[in-house]
Amino acid sequence: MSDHSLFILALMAWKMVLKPLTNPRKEASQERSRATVDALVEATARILVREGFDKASTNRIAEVAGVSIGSLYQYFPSKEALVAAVIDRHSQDTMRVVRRELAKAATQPIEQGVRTLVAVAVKAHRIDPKLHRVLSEQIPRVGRLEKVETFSRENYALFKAYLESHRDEIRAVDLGLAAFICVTSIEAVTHNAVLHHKIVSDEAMEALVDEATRLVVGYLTD
Amino acid sequence: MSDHSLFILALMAWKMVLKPLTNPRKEASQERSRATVDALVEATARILVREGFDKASTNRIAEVAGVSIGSLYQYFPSKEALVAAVIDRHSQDTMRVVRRELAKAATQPIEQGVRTLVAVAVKAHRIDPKLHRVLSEQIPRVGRLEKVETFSRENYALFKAYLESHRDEIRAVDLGLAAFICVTSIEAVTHNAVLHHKIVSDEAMEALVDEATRLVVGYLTD
Amino acid sequence: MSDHSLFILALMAWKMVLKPLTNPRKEASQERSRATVDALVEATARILVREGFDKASTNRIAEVAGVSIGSLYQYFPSKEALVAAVIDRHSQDTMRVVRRELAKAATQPIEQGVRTLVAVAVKAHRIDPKLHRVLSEQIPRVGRLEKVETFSRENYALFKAYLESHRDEIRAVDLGLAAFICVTSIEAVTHNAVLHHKIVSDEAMEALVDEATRLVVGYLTD
Amino acid sequence: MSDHSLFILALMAWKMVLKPLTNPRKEASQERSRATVDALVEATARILVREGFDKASTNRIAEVAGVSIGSLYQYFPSKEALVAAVIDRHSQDTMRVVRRELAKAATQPIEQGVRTLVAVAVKAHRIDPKLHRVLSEQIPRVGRLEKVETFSRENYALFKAYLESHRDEIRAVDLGLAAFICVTSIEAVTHNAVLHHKIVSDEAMEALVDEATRLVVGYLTD
DNA sequence: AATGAATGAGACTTCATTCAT
DNA sequence: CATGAATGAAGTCTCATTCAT
Repeated sequence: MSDHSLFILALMAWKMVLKPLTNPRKEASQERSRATVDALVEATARILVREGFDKASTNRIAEVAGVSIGSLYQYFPSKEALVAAVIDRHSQDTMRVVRRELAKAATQPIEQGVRTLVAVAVKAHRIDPKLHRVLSEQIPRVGRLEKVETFSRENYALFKAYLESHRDEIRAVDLGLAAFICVTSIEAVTHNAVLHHKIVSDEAMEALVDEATRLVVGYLTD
Repeated sequence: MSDHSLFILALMAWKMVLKPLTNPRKEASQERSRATVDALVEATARILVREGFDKASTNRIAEVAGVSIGSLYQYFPSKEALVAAVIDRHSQDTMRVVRRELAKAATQPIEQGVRTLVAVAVKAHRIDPKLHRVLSEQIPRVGRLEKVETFSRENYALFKAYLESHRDEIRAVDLGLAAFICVTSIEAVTHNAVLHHKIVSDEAMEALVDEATRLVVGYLTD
Repeated sequence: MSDHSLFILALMAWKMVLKPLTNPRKEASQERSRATVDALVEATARILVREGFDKASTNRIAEVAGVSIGSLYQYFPSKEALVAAVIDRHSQDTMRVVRRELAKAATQPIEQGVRTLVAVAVKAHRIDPKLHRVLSEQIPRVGRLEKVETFSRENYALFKAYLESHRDEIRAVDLGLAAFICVTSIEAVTHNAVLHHKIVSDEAMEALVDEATRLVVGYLTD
Repeated sequence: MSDHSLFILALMAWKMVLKPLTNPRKEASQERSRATVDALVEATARILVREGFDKASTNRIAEVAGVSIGSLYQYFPSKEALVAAVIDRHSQDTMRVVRRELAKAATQPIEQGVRTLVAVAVKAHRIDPKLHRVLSEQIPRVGRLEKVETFSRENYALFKAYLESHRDEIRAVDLGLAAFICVTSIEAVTHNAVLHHKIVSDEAMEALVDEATRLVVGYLTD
């Protein structure tokens, strides 16, 4: 799946099972530690967004976080682990939004349900578009692609489950293949619309949601 | 538009107006230098595919090309220029295939025409999938995004032109928006199918083409 | 003005406002870093004197300083910044000598005053003649010429001020022009005598001071 | 003596006895060769003046000269040799002017003679001030300092000879020391005036010549 | 725990010079 | 003789990471 179907459309929370090497070193039990960790992750995200990946050196991150480089390595064993933490945090944020909105789709009929899914996809991409973009561009570099693939495989599964429970409303089709087609299309359309075409006006967005919904519903129902 | 609608669906040749910084330094006039340049571009592509962007240092490239580092800089002013050359070469290869196949779509009815377009998109992605993937992942870092955006804007325009000349066959719809939806979907589906899901079997591919065609045709014709 | 009227005859302290590019990167707060900075500047000076400007590569400087190349760049953003630091240090040393000796000239009559000035010029050139020579030869390359010009303009001004307060002792003459003639001559004579002709014996030096004084006094008083 | 008493005040032509390594490789017997050599020397001088020493790479010189790098090395064994050739050419040019004007000084009385010498010094510095400046700044780098020292030692000797033949007009003084004082002063004053203070107006220059003459004559005659 | 000085592998790049054609 | 492709030592500088205090 593509680098940008990240974090999208998930119906359930999931816990990233981080690799040891990218695992925060300590649970940040104490208040102070917690603040330090937050500052570091926040600094990383800010630099990523404002100055780009290449400027995000560990020394610069520590500086922006107002923390010594030594402390940075106290909490994160590598630069990768920091970026991973940013990815995780962004995922959490996305999840929070997605979870809140998506439960209802399950009970909606196809037309309504797909519209809800598309709308959530748009909303998810709008949480922090710049960060989302940087992350989606840099993830291959940070070597967390497997995670993301696992994640999006889940997306397909979830969408497929949705289709299964609405099978009577749709035409005969291989549900796995259909899920792939639909998820990929929704993801790509919303991703491009939000991140590259910078559609901001609400009418434009509504039109887009309309069209994307039509695309998917038309495909599923013939 | 997305990093992977690269190189796709273009009907016309276009001349890349390279930025000075990524412009080859001199034309390789003699045969020997031509061979050197080729070896460098080839080595860059190989390393990109086999070892990844971060391993593609100029020293390594020169080494793999069997050329001195000095020669590398005789022809390419920077590492980015080399990657740009690889992109260009890959584009040329893609173009050659696309151009050869695409003229016929223009005269075909919607159903046939869209199928042709989808099939070409698949074919284009299959030229050198690994390279295509690396390039699409790394292009933001090589600073050639504008080029690619220009290019894909052309894609939309071309598809829109196709729709215009077949307007009587499709439902009433904003053709610009429709082109965006269709091109994005076709691109994403073929890109993901070829590059991430590694669908190789011909039947699977045919099924995919069927479905993608249905997705787009259903959308356009209601 | 010439490359060798450096550091001479100044009566006031001045604060070098360094260009960013030649500005030390951070203040060495801890004792250890202070030692590192000192070692680097000292190593630069030694190499400049013993091996010449072209041998003063950053790697060599770090090696001689017994410090890693990384530490060098922690404190100095470029090779030029190092040379600039050497210039500054040499300036400080010179200033310390000059200031200590020069106040008295102000109250002395022309004959005495000029002799004092000449003697100080000689003394200043003798602090570290080899280093002075290398620096005066290499300054155009370090891009600090403007500084030096500003500095020597001050020299002229100071000498001119001296002349003004002794105007009754000298003949009618454009004081600006006279200052230029005198300062340039004193500087050149002492510079050449010390740096190129290697006059070491005290008698020879005394004779030189006598003659230089005679040259200037004769010129000023007719 | 200083780096800027170059080429000045010489009363006789002298032939630079070049070191083998900086000796033109062939006598350029043929017309074509002669043109090539000239083009190379001219290109070197132009780049030195217009772009600075650091831009004067052999490849760039060859390019500007419209000659292949191979041909450059056919005629000049090293970059040094090229710069040396520029120095020589500039010396020749200077000599031509100096010789033409200086014979008459020999027969003139002190006052007149010194004025002539000063005027010639000015004239010599004005032949190609920018080139003169670059050369005087870069000579330490090219390692031809010995030549220049030899040369200026000759200057002192010549001036001393002049003083000897006019001993009855001047006060009792060590002629060697006096020559040093006078030559150094004249050289420095004219060098600085022309190269750094950019005195261009003829009146200003005349005033300067007046003052320099007064400086030297006053010193010699008491 | 925190600090920040120190490290050094390794990246990019230039340029004087050689040599096959 | 001329050409210009090729060479590679050497230089500048960055940045993830370690470790003594």
